[in-house]
Amino acid sequence: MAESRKQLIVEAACACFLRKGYHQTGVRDIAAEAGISLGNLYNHFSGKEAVLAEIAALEAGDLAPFIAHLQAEGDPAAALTRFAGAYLDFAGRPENALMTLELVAEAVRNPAIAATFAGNRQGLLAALVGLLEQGGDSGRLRRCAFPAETANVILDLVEGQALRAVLGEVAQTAPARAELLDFIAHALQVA
Amino acid sequence: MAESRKQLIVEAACACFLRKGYHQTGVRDIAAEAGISLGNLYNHFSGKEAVLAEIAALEAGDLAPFIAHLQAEGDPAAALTRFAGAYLDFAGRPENALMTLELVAEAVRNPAIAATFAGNRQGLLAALVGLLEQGGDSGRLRRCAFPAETANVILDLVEGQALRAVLGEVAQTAPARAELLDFIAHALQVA
Amino acid sequence: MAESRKQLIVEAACACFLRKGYHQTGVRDIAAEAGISLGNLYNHFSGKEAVLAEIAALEAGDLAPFIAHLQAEGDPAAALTRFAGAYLDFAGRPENALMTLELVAEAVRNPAIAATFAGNRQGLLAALVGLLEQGGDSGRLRRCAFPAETANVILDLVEGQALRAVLGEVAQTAPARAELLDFIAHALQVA
Amino acid sequence: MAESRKQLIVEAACACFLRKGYHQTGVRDIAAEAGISLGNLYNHFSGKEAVLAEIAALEAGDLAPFIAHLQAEGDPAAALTRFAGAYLDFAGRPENALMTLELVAEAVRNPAIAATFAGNRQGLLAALVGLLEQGGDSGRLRRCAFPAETANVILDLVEGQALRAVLGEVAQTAPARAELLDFIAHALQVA
DNA sequence: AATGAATGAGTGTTCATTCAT
DNA sequence: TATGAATGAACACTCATTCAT
Repeated sequence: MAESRKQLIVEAACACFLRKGYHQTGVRDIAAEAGISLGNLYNHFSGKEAVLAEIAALEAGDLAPFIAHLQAEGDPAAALTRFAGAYLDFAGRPENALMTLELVAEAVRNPAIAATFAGNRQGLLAALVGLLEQGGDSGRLRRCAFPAETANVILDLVEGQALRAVLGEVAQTAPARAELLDFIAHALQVA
Repeated sequence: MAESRKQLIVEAACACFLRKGYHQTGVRDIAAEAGISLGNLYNHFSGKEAVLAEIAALEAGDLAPFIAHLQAEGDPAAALTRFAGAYLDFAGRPENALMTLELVAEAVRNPAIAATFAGNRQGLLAALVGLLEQGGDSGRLRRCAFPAETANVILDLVEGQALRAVLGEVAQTAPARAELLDFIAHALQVA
Repeated sequence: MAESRKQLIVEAACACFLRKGYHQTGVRDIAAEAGISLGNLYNHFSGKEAVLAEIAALEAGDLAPFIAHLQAEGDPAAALTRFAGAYLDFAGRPENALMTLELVAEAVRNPAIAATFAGNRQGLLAALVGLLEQGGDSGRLRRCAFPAETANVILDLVEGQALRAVLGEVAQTAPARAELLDFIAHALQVA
Repeated sequence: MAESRKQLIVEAACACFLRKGYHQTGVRDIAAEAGISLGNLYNHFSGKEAVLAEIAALEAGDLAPFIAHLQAEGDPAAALTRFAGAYLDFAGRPENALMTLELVAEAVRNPAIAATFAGNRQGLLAALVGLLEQGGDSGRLRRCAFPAETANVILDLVEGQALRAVLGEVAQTAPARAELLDFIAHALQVA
């Protein structure tokens, strides 16, 4: 019940933030979108910022499947390509790409958001590092000197293309997607 | 003279935007930082958004040296690595990384900013594509199916790490930098 | 039971009003201080104003002992000095001085509070007038032309110094107290 | 010019504070009363509190004549009575009595107001102490052990009656006034 | 080119109170 | 009696922009 109320507000806020941006969205916009009164919003959240923080926190749940994916058995190289493709699909959905951008921009000056955001990414990163190391150990992937940084680089690649796709800088998605996966594969393949 | 006034305002605005963010900065803040009166700012810019647009436009100038760099003669593989390193240095400076983030976030809902921003990147991209094709032709770099996308991917990589460095997600910069350049080198080296 | 609930709320309200002032105190503050729910407060009082009215009404009880004191037998001059001292002790307690100030300020625009407040004072005043007249009749005190006004003046004196003591405008209390009692004694002594 | 704008706002604020009380007055009320826009008020004052602070500061000017009065030559006893009467006339004007009450109530929790208020009173107090000491030296007034406290007591008396007159607790003003002056005279006359 | 007073819509937030449970 | 979600008007204050000087 109470949970559903918060969820309702969070979903309304997401819609608003995506449509107008965090700073351009008023608390009134969120309340109206949620169909509740302005004052009532404050019975569920301490303020506008708390709503954004909740959104950031909820991202962790969305990332969990990918982490599970990365930890599954199988050929590391194939797993890496599969992950990159799946994560690209996820991150490339406009609502995800734009909300991530909104959160990163806010994280710059909001330590709470930054911490939540970093925490979310950390889980994904750790799983990816695990895969890279396993791949290096088994000789199926090039051994990286700094797997942690390589993992970050892979996420950057995927998220970067995802964002560009949404911003309209990438015309045809299919070739771009193929090129990206190819790039990663070549970068990590054994010589 | 008039130009120097505009420049003064632009610099003040940059300082404000970096310190507080675009939306959190008031026109009053910019005028105060520039040491001019509020009303006078409107004699030089049509409004707050025009100041940001000018900042976006001025970025083109900063990118020109890198374009020249990319077009210079020499071994494409070495040129690519050199470019990546130099561009990482540039993009990794806090003022550049944060301003780029600010501009990207604004570009999402501001077509004028988006167009300027895309134009700036296009120059860099074209030069990078030229290098990739030249490398492919000469057999010094792996031939990519879609060089345009590969070029984008390289810029994403560099800019992504640059941003992470500023956000504090990258502890030691030197190994991260090495890993990044290595990643690019492996991704594009001939098999 | 019900009475104790009201009392609990009144005490919580007093604490809040003294700490933050009447207008700066929210009904939520009172409920929280009382440890009850917001809605439940309205089962016991019709609103915030009614709580203040109750506080004003309860002041009458605090004043009763002084009235009794004034009506006791004995030398009027000594009784007057004794009363002034005792009343100064009472009125000088921070909670009393500040609550009186809060009530007076509110009484200006709230007839109900004004009436209650005046009623409380009236009892004290009448007793004091009785003492002055008795003192005048017996020749132990100077006969005043308008004992009612003189009584008011005496109360003003005591309450004024009490308030000043709380506001920190009176450094040492003991000499101030002596001076005040002396002042009253001289003003009313037979020539 | 600018001064007249501030003055206009101060006068509007006075009218509002007297009519509705400080906390019940909104900044919009003040702006409307002054006939200016809401935002413009903030070009002249940093906020609502600053307006009240200015009002408190301006009180000093109103008190100056009384200080001059007290420092004039002549019989101390007569001067004292004359001062008390004149100050009673001043303090008894509704706008003065009510604004003083408003300021005292606010001073309890606002150190800035408290300091200004105390400063204003200090000037009056010092002059009054001077008169009492001069009266004591010349044998025209009873010598007080603590003239500073006696001076406070006299001001309390006058201000107390002034406030009561405004609150309607004093029916006929003339006898009350006479009684008050008589009270002071007796309290300080030589035995 | 320069000033800063002027505007009023807009901001996030708190308010006293009601009401279904 | 008790709860706390719900309401929307009210709050002090900031905003980008205009304009007379």
